[in-house]
Amino acid sequence: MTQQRRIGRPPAADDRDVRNALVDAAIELFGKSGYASTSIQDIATAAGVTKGALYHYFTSKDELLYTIYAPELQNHIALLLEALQMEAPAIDRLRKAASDIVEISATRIHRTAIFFESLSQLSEARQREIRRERRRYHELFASLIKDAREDGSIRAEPSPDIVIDFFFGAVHYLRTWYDIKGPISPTELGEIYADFLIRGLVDDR
Amino acid sequence: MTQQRRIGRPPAADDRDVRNALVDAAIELFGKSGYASTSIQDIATAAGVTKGALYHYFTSKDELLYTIYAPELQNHIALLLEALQMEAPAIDRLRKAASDIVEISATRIHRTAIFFESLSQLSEARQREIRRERRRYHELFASLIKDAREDGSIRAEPSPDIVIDFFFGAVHYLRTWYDIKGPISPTELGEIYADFLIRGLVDDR
Amino acid sequence: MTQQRRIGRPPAADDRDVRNALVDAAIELFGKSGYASTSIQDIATAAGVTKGALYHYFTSKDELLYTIYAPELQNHIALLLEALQMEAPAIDRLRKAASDIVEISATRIHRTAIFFESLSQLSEARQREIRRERRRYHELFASLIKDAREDGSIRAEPSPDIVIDFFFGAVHYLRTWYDIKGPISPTELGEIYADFLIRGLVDDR
Amino acid sequence: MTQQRRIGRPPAADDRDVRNALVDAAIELFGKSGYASTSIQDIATAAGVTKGALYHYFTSKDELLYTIYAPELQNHIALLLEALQMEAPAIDRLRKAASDIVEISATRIHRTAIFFESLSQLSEARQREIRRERRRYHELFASLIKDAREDGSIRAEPSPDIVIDFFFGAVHYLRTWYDIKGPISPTELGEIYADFLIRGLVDDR
DNA sequence: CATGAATGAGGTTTCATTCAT
DNA sequence: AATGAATGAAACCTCATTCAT
Repeated sequence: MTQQRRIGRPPAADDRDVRNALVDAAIELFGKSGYASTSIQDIATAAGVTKGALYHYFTSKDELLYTIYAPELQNHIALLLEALQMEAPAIDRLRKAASDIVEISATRIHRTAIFFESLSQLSEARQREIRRERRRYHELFASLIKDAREDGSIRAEPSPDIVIDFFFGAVHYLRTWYDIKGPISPTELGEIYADFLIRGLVDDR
Repeated sequence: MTQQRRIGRPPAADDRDVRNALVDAAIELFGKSGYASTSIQDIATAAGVTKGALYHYFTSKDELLYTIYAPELQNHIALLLEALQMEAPAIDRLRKAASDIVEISATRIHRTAIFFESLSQLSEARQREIRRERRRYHELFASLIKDAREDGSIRAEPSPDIVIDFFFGAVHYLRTWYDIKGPISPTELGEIYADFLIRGLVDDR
Repeated sequence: MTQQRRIGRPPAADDRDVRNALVDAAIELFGKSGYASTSIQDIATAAGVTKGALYHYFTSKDELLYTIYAPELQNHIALLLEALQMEAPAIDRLRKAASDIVEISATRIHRTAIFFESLSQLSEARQREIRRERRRYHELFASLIKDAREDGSIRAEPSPDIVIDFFFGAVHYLRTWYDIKGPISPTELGEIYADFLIRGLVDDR
Repeated sequence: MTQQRRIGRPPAADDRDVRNALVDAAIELFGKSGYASTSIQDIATAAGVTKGALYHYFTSKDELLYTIYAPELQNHIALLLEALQMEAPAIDRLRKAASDIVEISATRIHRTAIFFESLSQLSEARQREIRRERRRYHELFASLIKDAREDGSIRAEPSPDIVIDFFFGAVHYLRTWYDIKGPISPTELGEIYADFLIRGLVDDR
């Protein structure tokens, strides 16, 4: 009943930052296989520690996801605000915002996958919080489109919502095919995608 | 009031359509929650039968997924072949192919979600088979783009692969926002998206 | 990823009622070691099945506890109501109620232990329900004491609440020492305890 | 504003009383929630230190329990010996012993809970030791009853063992309802309980 | 003296699957 | 054709304990 246990912290182990190793492993695995299909054990193993160590740093699988998720959204918002505040014609600001989000999404491909796929896995409370921020992002982006529309540089159709859903679908999809080691750099891809977006929006003749 | 007793096979009701009920339930649940997050029990309950019944019709969860998955891909290919064989300028065939895939994806939104998300859940053998077919679809679509390019109706850049990945990202993403009961019909959406694609491809000036 | 499993229901097994076996095992183990110290595995093993079987019958450990707990309280209340409705002087009804609860508690010693010890382990909702019923029991018992007091057969002190807590402490404690195979039968013990109670209550001289 | 840096030992504050803080926290938590349901982490947190600190003072959870448990039993025995050695009629010594144990149990309610509930959680060796001491307590108490019986001041039935189990059940149960901030002081309660005991024992006529 | 990292065992629960009926 | 019982693996998580610092 009161049995002696001879376990505990092992004599040493290498020093590297275990927390970071866990986050990195989680990003890769959640990104590649999805949240639901990745087990805590998978992550711990990939990070070279035991499950117990993971729970030393994160109180739940959900919290680990949130730790990855939340700053990503903040990055996107910060990047968008930068573009918004540029001194340039509306259409150029829009182009910048579009190429930036593609560039960062291609660069951080696993995080991008997690970002688009795993929202529903968060706790209700955290989902609400994230949705609020996502809506804010969406509205900021929509305002860019409206600005460009008002100065006549792009056409009036379709609605900003559809444009955004169209474009962000393409961004989201990067995770399925884009390879950073391939011939196209994230920056180039950003330009190609932004170009595609703008061409789709400008009035022909 | 002598009550009829029915032993053995339960009351009947829908009778033979248990299989269909199971497939419908699976489509909805896989589509909404994802394959990994949907349990066999969820599906059986939604279809109003027991797990045992499900295993009477399908040998595994994987097979149920495949049953949903495979014909969808065949539909897509058939639709694409139709567009390819149209008697019309390349650019019109391309436009048709694009609007068709959007229309069908918006109409069958849960299947679309499954189609894009659940490939990796199939058995290795089935994945290989599906990937082969998907590649075929991709190449057929690419050939449409090349045709339009050759007759000079669209510009030479970017590569067909990128165009396809861009566009199909947008299609895939429909599952996250499109509501068939909303103001835009699948057909209208098909036109909007196809228009966007073509505008992105035609040479400016 | 989609790995074949070769497990499931075993070829036969003996027919006896597994659900009852599980409940019996749980009663014994919860009663002897307490709810917190008894694992689901312990119960399943004692019942000769696997954990999975247990979860086929009960959705949680909490529900298993409740399944044991709730009817016990109902038994106690029914027994008490019987005594209350007897045609006899108040003091005799009180004596009967007291000896009955001792008798049943001694007979069902593990359930008694669970009854007194495990309330706090139930879910909040179930605790509220049980507490309401327990309070009802307490008040019915108190009314017996008041009746006897009003006809002058017992003294006015101490308050019924204290008397009840005093006496039920003794009942509760049976689980720590009473052995049904020992020299004292539950019925005899009921008489001894009831006698003790009544003597403590009657006016001296 | 050169800020003092304190490396190593934290700021001090209570300083040496960490051990006491741990014991106090453990008493409260074991008493309220039970040994099995209280974690080492709970105790450390309640005491405002880390688990490591706890293990600095106690080699195991079991030892912490024993540290609380053992002196309590010694207190009880000491108190009982005092009553035994009083110069007074046997029945008065019995009454004193009874009211004393009630008073101390009501005063130290969490310890009382631990005392009666957690014996089985100790290691085998310690259980043996405690059981020996408990038996000694029991026999001393029984001798008091026998003394009173021999001088004819109480009746011959029931056996001292049953009387003790009856009475100590009531004492044990205090933990479930007694509130030291309520209207009854421990001393008053001691008198009420002792009175109840003696009344139950004296010969009627 | 005390912390914080880490462990391995074991806890509750879920789940795809099997099979007698 | 369909049920319901049962399985074993694996999921998430808790926890007492150890040890370098």
